[in-house]
Amino acid sequence: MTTSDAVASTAHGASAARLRVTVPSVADRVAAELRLQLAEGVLLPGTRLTESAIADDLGVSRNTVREAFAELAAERLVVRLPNRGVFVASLGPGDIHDVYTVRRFIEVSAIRAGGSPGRVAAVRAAVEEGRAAAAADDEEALGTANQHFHGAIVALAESRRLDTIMSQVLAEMRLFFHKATLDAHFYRGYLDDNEEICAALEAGELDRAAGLLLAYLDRSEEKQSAVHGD
Amino acid sequence: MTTSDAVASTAHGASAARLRVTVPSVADRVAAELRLQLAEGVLLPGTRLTESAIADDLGVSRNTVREAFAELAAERLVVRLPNRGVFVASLGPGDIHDVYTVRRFIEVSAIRAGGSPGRVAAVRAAVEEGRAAAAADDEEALGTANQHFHGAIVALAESRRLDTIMSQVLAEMRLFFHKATLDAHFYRGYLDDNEEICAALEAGELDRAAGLLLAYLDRSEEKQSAVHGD
DNA sequence: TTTGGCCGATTGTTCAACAATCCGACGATT
DNA sequence: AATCGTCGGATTGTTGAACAATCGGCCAAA
Repeated sequence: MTTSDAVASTAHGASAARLRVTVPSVADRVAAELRLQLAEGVLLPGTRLTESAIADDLGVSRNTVREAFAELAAERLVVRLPNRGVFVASLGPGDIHDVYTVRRFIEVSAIRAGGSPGRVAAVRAAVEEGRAAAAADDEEALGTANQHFHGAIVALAESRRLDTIMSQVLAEMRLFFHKATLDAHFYRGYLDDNEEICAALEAGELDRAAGLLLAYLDRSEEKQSAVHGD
Repeated sequence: MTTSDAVASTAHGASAARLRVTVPSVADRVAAELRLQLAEGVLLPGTRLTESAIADDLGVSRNTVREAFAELAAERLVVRLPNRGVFVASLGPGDIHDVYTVRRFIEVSAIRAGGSPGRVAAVRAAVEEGRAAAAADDEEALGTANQHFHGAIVALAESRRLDTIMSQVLAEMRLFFHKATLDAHFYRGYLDDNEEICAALEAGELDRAAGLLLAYLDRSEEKQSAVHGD
């Protein structure tokens, strides 16, 4: 048995189950539900999550909620204060910089290494997805398209572990992006950046693509730091 | 509250508690115990971990063991097969390559960015630690010194998240390193590599240091792949 | 050899209970 | 008025027991 065989059974293993069909456990579904509410901004940073309340709400046992909390805590989406409860994680200025550091390391390395034509095409697809969302004036879709874009860049590396790391980082960012996206057209400015980066990638100008991406990330971090008082 | 405040309360948050003093929960201690046995090779890959057995062994409740399992599963040290049990993770050839991909991305980026004199000194310290272990003919200490070396390289980036990612990757590697280290003097060959890399780092020849590190990782991966039937 | 069904064992989940801990309020003291 | 104990309610941490669901293996039948 290798972990490759088993990933199908875990909740956040991105790839679909190949052979074995497994129904996600109740705890996994609770975690998924909370993850969703976290991403959608229903639960804002700092909010306290009471075990019994959630257990009642979702009609499950307190112990099951507890297991779900363990999952979310491992993903840093939630923070456990012993004997005090779990809270929706809130990122301070240091955390913002830290998240961007991780992104710089992983995304830039990934794009510099290039990738198979299929993976490059996925990046292009994400760019077009963003265009379509912009044309439809769908701010929400624009945001997810942007995340798809950066996810596709990491996917160039074809590494399951890097993919999950990236998706966790993006999940963390969704936590505090809500404040930034209050002013509409937030992602608009990034559309052209993505296009240019993608074009360089397709042209095989990997160093240039990496440079553009790095500049993009630096700018993005600056903007985020500005929005969140630092 | 920021996550920086709260990390003190989690078990695998590396940095020590700064303000609040917290006693690790029972589940955390169980997880720590299992982590230890995993690292020491007491529990070998593929081994099945029965909930009730461990609960009895450690004198805790089954539910508590379950929570500990959730922690370890999040770290990929253990794999959950629904309705079948949890097993010590075993890495297949694909996983080995994947782990090294992560290391190449993170370690090489970290060393290329350099670091503060203090952090560089820590790298040097790890090299000396390895020397001392070699002089004492302590193979075990040599292994941990090597891990300290690579941990110190990542620490150059001063990123809490990268540090935990790296420590998790190293924990994963310990899982299957046991087979490789059966032939003694396994780490010996790496001593000079580490010295050379460290020297280049200290001299500010970051590109050269990065190149050396990359070559080292490629060689190491090849060796590991050879040992584990690929 | 393959199919089918039964059985024991283990997991998934719930429930109820209790100790430990924390938070806030209420008073008492200075 | 401000500080300091103390008390009480609420929530978490942990346990133990229970039960259904599922799995693996065994054995019999075709």
